[in-house]
Amino acid sequence: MKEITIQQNKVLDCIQDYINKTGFPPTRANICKELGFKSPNSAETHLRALEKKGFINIESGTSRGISLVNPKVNKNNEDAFPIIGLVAAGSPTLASENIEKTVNCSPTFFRESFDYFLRVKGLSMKDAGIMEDDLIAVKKTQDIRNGDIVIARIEDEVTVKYFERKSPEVVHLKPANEDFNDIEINLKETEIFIEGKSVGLIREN
Amino acid sequence: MKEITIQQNKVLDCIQDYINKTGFPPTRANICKELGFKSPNSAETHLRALEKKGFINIESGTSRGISLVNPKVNKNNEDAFPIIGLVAAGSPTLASENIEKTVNCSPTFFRESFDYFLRVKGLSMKDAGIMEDDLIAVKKTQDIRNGDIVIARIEDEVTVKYFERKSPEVVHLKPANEDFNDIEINLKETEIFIEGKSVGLIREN
DNA sequence: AATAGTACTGAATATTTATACAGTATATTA
DNA sequence: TAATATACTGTATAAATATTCAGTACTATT
Repeated sequence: MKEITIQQNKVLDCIQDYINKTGFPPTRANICKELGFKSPNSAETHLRALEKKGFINIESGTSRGISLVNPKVNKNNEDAFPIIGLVAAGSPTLASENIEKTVNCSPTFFRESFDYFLRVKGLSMKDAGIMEDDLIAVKKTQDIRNGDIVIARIEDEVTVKYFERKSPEVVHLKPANEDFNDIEINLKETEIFIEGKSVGLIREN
Repeated sequence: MKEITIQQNKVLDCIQDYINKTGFPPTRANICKELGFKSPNSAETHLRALEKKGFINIESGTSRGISLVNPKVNKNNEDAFPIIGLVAAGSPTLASENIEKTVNCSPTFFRESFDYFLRVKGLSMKDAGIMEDDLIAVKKTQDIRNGDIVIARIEDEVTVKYFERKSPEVVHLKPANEDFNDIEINLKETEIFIEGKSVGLIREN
C-alpha cells in the first residue's frame, strides 16, 4: 500500500468522522463542505486516489457508496481517555501531572459523552454504588440538574456528591453514606466550581 | 417504544445486513430488491413506520440517509461483547435470544479477560457497590477463590453473590446487603453451576 | 359503521448525487 | 525536459434516489 498524503488523510478522517456522526458515508459535496473545497471534483480526485491506494472502496454509480477497507482505521471509535487521580490544589484538572494513566474506550461508551475518568477516593457515595478506586466517567458541563452526581471543587478540594440547588444562593452537596453530612454552600460566602457530572462508572475488580 | 411488526422487523434486519455487508445503508430500491417488493413505496412506508416507532432515523432529502438507533455491531468484531439480560430457564446463557445488545470494548479493558456482560437485577450486592441495572463483566471460569463475586445458577435461577467454600460439600453464597440472607448450599442435595466470576463493572448512568 | 394502521402496486417527479470534461498550478520523478 | 502525481476551481449532466399521489385490500379498534 502506497503512502498516504496529508490531504488524503484529512479526507479519510473526514469520511470516518462523517460515518461515526451520521451512520452513513458522505457525498462528494459533504466532504467539500467539511474540508472547505469549492468543487466536488476536489473530493472526487481524493477519493479516487484513496481507492487506488487501497484505503477505501467506491461502489460505482452508487450514492454515498464509500466504504472503509481497513476497519481498524476506526481509531476514532477508540479514543484514549485520561484517568485523573489526586488533583493537586489549584492545578487544572486535565494537566498532564494529574493523569494517572489512560483508558482506551469508545467516546460513546455511555449514554452521554464524557471527557475523563476520575478515580474515587473515600466512601462518601457508597450507597450510590460508588466505591473507593472506582472510575467515574466525568462529562465537563455546567448543565446540572438536581439529583445529578457532580464533581465539585470547593476551595481546592475535589469532591463527588449529589447536587441539589435549594435556592439561587444555596446549594447542597449530599453524600450517599449516612456516616457523612450534607455540605451546605452559600454561594455568596463560599466559592464552588462544578467540574462536571458523572455519566457512568467503571470498576476494575 | 411501540411494538414492531413482523414485516417491519424484516425491513430492520435487512437494513442491518445491508450496512454490515456494504458499509452504507440501503436505498428504498435496495430494500425492495432484497425483500421482493415491487414498489419503492413499500419500503418507504415501512421506513416511516420504523422511524415513528423509534427504531431508525431518516435524514430527509438525503440518499441512503437511514441510521439505526440501536445498531448491532458486526459479530466478526472481536471487541463486541454481548449484554445478557434475563436468562430464560434452561437456555444456554449466550444464546442469541438472551442478548440484550452488544457493547464495544477492548477485551483487555479490565485486569482480567471476560466473556460477556450481565445486567444486574435486584440489590442483593448493594454494599459491594453493585446496583440494579449495572453491567457486570463476567469471566467464564471455574477457577473461583473465596471472596470472589460469582455468577451462579441454582435450579435455573441466576444470582450474583460472594463465594465462600466452607467444606468440600458446603458452599455459602453471601449477599452484600443486610436485608438478604446467606444461601447455604449442600452440594450433595442441591445442584449449583458456577457460570463464572465478576472481573469488573460498568454503570451507564 | 367508521376510523386507523398495516401492507402492498404502480407511476410520476423534483432533488440529490456521481462523474465526466476543461482548466490552473506546483512539486517530484525519470 | 517531459511525464506523472498532487491539489485544486468551475460547469454540466445523466443517473440515482427520495418522496408524493392514487389506488387496492385486509385487520383491529372504537
